[in-house]
Amino acid sequence: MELKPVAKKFVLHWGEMGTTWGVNRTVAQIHALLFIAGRPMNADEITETLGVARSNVSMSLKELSNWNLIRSMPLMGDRRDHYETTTDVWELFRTVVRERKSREFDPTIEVLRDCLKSGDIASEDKAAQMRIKETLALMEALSSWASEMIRLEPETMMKVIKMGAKVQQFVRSKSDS
Amino acid sequence: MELKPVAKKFVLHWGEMGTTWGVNRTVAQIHALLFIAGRPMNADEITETLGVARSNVSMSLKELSNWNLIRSMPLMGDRRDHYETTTDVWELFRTVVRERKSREFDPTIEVLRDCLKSGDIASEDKAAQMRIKETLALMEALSSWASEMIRLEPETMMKVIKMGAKVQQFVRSKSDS
DNA sequence: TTTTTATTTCATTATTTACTGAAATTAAAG
DNA sequence: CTTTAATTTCAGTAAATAATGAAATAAAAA
Repeated sequence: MELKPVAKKFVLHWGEMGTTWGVNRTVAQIHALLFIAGRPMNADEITETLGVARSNVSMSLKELSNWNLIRSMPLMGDRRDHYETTTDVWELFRTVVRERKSREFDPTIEVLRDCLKSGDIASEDKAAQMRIKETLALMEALSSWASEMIRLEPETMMKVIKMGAKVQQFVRSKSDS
Repeated sequence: MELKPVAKKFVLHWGEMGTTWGVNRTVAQIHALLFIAGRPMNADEITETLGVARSNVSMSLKELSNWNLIRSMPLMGDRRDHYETTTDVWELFRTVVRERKSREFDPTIEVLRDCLKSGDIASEDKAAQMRIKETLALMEALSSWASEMIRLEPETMMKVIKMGAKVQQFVRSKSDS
């Protein structure tokens, strides 16, 4: 499939950003392609469109599965695997938050808990102990908060986001009562 | 400086996580070291403690400056540069959010705006155009929201986070009125 | 100023990560 | 079963990134 100019720009940019988002270029490009195409595509079609090796596509599709960003779709009269990603940006957002939380937060939360449980913690100076505790507390709070937020309906989540810092009124009214 | 067991574990772990957080091991280790030490350190001391090349420390300190994660501190009676990072996890959090937003969101927002302004956008199919619009809208919303949130006082922000999905009550009460 | 100390730069090397292509595997069709 | 198509694996290569060490620069002390 030959991409139209904007789609091409989108795919190439998504690919470049992939690196800062924690996946490699091909992985991000495939995701972008499936997202912009909005229909299931087979591996050969992806290969041809992106101009990368077939094996690279195979590995990248597996990586996208690990991220829960694609699912395989059987297509009537075609024995090849077809892959699609959600076209719902909210679902995409949720998935990315969930996955990044598990990669970027959970391992650290575990290590910090270990640190604090360890018999060696007492020999660290008080201020350092405190900082580890505070780091853990913040990460745990953010972690549960993210888990709760991604359970909200997109409609509701959008309202929360649009409201922005105005939530503080709610916070204040709650703590006053 | 010889690190105590927990501090060592903390520094090594932070270093490993650095990769998934978008900085390299040394950069993350130096940050962890300054955070756990809780006092200004000079480059030689950092070099010695971490066992890496002096030049690596120099480059990494510059990178940490680019992230606004350290500042240089003159110390009475010592002509060497001393560096410190905040020991306030909330300030750390804010900085990371601000910086990652500018690296991970802003460039994409710009490209998506370009895509939609481009004369070529009309030749894409309607559904694809829509998805680009929705992606941009979501990213813009998240971006402004993050900017607003990191302006809140730590106290307030913690309350908002602790409240979690309960904000939806506020959202509902607002849209009902 | 010259000397000493501190710091940075950058070419080189090492390490890690990404990608390719060929071979192996799996599985459907004949 | 045999053949053909689809997919995966993985050793080897390429590319990108990180780290080193020597040389250059900067800046304070003598």
